[in-house]
Amino acid sequence: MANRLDGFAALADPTRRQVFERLARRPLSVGAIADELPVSRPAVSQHLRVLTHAGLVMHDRDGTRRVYRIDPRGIEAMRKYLDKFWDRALAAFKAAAEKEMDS
Amino acid sequence: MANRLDGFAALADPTRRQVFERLARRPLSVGAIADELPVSRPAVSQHLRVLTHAGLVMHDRDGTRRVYRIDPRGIEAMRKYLDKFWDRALAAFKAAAEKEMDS
DNA sequence: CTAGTCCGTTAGCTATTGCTAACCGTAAGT
DNA sequence: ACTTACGGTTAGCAATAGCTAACGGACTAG
Repeated sequence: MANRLDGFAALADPTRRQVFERLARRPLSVGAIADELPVSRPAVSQHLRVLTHAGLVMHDRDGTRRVYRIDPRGIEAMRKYLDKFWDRALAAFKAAAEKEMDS
Repeated sequence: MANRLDGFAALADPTRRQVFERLARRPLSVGAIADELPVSRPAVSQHLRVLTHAGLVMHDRDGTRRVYRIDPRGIEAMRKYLDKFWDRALAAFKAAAEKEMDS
């Protein structure tokens, strides 16, 4: 599944984020998602491919249908990435605040 | 600064992520970043514009130079977004696991 | 076996993106 | 005032992304 940071690119597109948020509520098939959004079924399929590649989504087979649901692993990878900089950012912010005191 | 979810688009580009990670280590000027990366100064400037628009980066003026540093607010917005789905994803995962027991 | 569903894949177009090159504005040093 | 250094802005180009339309494959029902 390539790089785990592909999640940012995956969630960058608004339509793809809509797909992701729909799946967060409940597992859905491709056609069901396409019905709720103003995009065609092939478009949804392609978005799901990107989300899957980023580790944000999984699917189970139900006959000829594919029921997609969220994969927690992708979210965790992105959370860890942001958390890594979260501490640094706060520390730097604190340092900048102290530097501001030298007036 | 438009939508706070622009952070995902901002961190989607690998080069822009490099800029962001450089700034996470220490505040830097535009030229300093361009020296460390295989891109020109205007390119860095444009990336910084996007990062600023996403609320991920700030800058202070030092004469004609601009010293950029990380803005924690943008990171926090993205963290909150992911956390919102993190709980749902785990709950769904747990439900799927229980459903798996019916065999 | 045939028809109907559901989904993935490809081809092709349009819009967007990231880049460099060239130019302009601004602040500090002499 | 002149020069130098540092950045932002614009124009233009090549690459990429997202979309629809058309086709093909796989499973189910009758």
